[in-house]
Amino acid sequence: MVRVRFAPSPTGNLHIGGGRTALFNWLFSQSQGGKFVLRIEDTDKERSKKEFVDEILYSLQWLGFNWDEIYYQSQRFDQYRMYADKLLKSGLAYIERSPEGKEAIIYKVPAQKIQVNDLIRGKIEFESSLIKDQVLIKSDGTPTYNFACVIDDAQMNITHIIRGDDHISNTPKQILLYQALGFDLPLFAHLPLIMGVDGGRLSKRTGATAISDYRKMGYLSEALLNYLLLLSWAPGDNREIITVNEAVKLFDIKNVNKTSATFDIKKLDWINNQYLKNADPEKLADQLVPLLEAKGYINKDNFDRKYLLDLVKLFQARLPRLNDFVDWADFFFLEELLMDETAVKKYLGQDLSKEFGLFVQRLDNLVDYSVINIESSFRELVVELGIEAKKLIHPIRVALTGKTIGPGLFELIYYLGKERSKRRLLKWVK
RNA sequence: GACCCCAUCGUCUAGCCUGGUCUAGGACAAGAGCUUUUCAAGCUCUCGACACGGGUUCAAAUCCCGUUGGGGUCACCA
Repeated sequence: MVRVRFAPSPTGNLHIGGGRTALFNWLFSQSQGGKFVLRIEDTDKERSKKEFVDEILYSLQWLGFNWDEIYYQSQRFDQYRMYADKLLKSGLAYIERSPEGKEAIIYKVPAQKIQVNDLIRGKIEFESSLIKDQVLIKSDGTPTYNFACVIDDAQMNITHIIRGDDHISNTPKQILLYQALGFDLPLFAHLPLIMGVDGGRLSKRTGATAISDYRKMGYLSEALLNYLLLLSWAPGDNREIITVNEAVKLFDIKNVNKTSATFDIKKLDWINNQYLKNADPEKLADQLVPLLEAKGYINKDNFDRKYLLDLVKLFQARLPRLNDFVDWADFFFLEELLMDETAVKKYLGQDLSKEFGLFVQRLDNLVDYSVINIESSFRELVVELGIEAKKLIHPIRVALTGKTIGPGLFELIYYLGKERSKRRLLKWVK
């Protein structure tokens, strides 16, 4: 039975790298019909925070990873102590007293060659004489990372340890402990790291790092997962859009790349748009409601949901991030438009009183106010005036929305409604 | 610095294991154009890479060695 674990430390939010590690662990466990164990590594009492635990759990759920078991290292201190004593008794560890009289338990590292057979990288060799003696239990009584990690992985019967590249150098230290304690060795797989655009580690300097930041920016979890998937693995048939569930069927850990990848938000935007255009408008509307309410655009207890759904459908194919809807569609909610000044200068600098006036008249005369009728009445007007359609379309768009870009004009006029459209156009009629 | 990992377009990658089908394929980005209406959507096209040097071989992006470059780790942090 395959058992993997994801072991975050609650000293911060779940970040992109952590989410990616969780993804590959989850993917592997699903593809093998195994179990996905979550272990909270909260041995550092100073830095570990309950709020981070909550945040991590929430983000994992948002990504869609459900764990089969969950453990907290802070509740297992007796285990670490017990095994440390065992090593002490067998003479493989010794006690070191600090000047203040506090005792730490140290593992005496034997000189030997250590070989790791990494599932992704192949053989990696280390010389343990280069590793200094390892602290097992710190003088404050808490276990060190490598020690707690080994005991937990062994006791929780973890079969495959899938983690970031940055742990490669911990691996020989841990293997030594497995041997000292007589535990069976798990299999290791080290994932390449995700880098920031500056080539270094992904940091806040080079962009958002927390999974929750991406959620708040309006990325769909499916899109983020799809992107993360592509960062070190490929389905192999030039496919870019693939859900995690489809990936489960094709996934083989041997095909994971060895090279570190740069996080490119432009591609994430593109993938997000791909998902957005096929997303259920109902779900998008649900996510939009709190954002629109925060802007004061709607009252969540009293708004026209059917209308919002229409607007979502109008925009969803062109949004890179769901949250862009709030700004891009603001003119549907604002009475006082936010005008793009350069657009006003460019398209409304001339007097269009006659043209706008005539169009308002035509809109007014429409008995059936439909997209088709709006368009044909506009086309007729343009022919009558003997001008190019676009000479009038752009100014009208700016007058109605304050912007030069957006959905098709006639749909805009339809969804804006006759009265609002007339009012906005009349503002420019002298 | 020591140890370890890595090396295909600007970015993500396919190909590498099992050398020839690779004048290296796709996607994002960028640039150009099309779309009797914008673009941030759609369509078309263009630009653009096997880090370098040695080997092995009839043949190397693919195998081996070295160099260079990048990254990671060297805590009583995880």
